[in-house]
Amino acid sequence: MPDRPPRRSDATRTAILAAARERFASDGYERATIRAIAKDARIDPSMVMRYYGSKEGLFDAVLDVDLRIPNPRELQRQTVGETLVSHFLTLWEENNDALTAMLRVSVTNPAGAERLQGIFRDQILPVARHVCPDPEQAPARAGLTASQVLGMALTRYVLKFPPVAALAREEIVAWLAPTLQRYLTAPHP
Amino acid sequence: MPDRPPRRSDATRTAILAAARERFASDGYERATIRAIAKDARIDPSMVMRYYGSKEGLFDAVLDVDLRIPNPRELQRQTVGETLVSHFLTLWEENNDALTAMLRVSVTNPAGAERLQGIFRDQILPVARHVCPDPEQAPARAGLTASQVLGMALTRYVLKFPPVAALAREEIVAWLAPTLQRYLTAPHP
DNA sequence: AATGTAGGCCAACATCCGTTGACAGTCCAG
DNA sequence: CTGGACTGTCAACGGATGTTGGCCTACATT
Repeated sequence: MPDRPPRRSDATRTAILAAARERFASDGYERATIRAIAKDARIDPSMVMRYYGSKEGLFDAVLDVDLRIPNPRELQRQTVGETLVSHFLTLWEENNDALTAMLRVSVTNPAGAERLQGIFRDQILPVARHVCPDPEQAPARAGLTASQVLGMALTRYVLKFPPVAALAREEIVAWLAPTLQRYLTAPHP
Repeated sequence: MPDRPPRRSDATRTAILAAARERFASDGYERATIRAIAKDARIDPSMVMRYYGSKEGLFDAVLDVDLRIPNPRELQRQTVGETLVSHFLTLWEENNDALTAMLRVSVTNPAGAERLQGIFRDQILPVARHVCPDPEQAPARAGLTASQVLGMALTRYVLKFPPVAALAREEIVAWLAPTLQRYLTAPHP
């Protein structure tokens, strides 16, 4: 896309987006009202409509994060588990609000669910195809991997179970890496 | 509680409850409107209020499921992983709508999240305390276990990722049992 | 048969939501 | 200096939602 000239309203745009990220992340799609977001951003609700078209357009803008999918070719088959856990933890810490919002909304909104499914189809499935023994098992193995990764995200960042939220990053890597390694590369039990 | 005499309205009550379970499970708390639930049950919205007091009261009634927590004393330390996976799969299959509703709502509604947290505190934590090597590590180990169990429930029953939803029950047990076994009993990595 | 009570429906209320359009100030190009 | 585009506010609309109270009917008890 072409570089757009800087506009006088850019500050307002980003203020809206920041407020929307927080509201969607903490309240979910339905409870995050445009009026509340506008109040947080200290502007009128109608501005949200002008700049993002609709509530759904605003939500789309919130979800527009760069996932920096790791290139499967660069993965070592021996360390794929650790690499994946580490990648996703970093990703989540850097885009906490946006990803929490996506997970929170996906659980209620079918469109969000499809989006999340697309992400994992594009992220984990290629990795599974590249490292797992039998290509036919790749979808199942990718699914198991997703279940553990999303389960960690759910309990740590959304539900905030105290013992899980309190875990140090290295501890999570140490515990989950062998799990993902087994799901992706161990022989079918 | 004392046995209440059967009432002429019992059929209506259960019809409302059944419709509510389905709606809450498939739409979440906000989108499951009392009007829609009443329409499914073929009665007037005001009846819901009469019998369950409010939308929240109705939701509470939906969540009132018997979890049949396994007695930690009867668990074999060697097979606790398999026992747990099997228990939760059965539980979820028998109360699919109610548990899906709880998970779906917990992600948006703080009260639901607390309820879910309470369940895992009462279900998994005692088990962890009983089987894990160092009692101090019990909360963290229980949390990791919860992350995998809830992650499976999320991807299989809520998001319905095709490869995960297609897995056979025995396959899930075979894949997850070693994971839980390690989270609960293996030495700290 | 008379009467009280519980079951059920209907219409309405108050509130909140996303969204729209008219209007006023501000900046910049000509 | 002037016109037009941009930024922002205000008030309102149409619709949906949870909830309430009044009213009619049917049953059970006396």
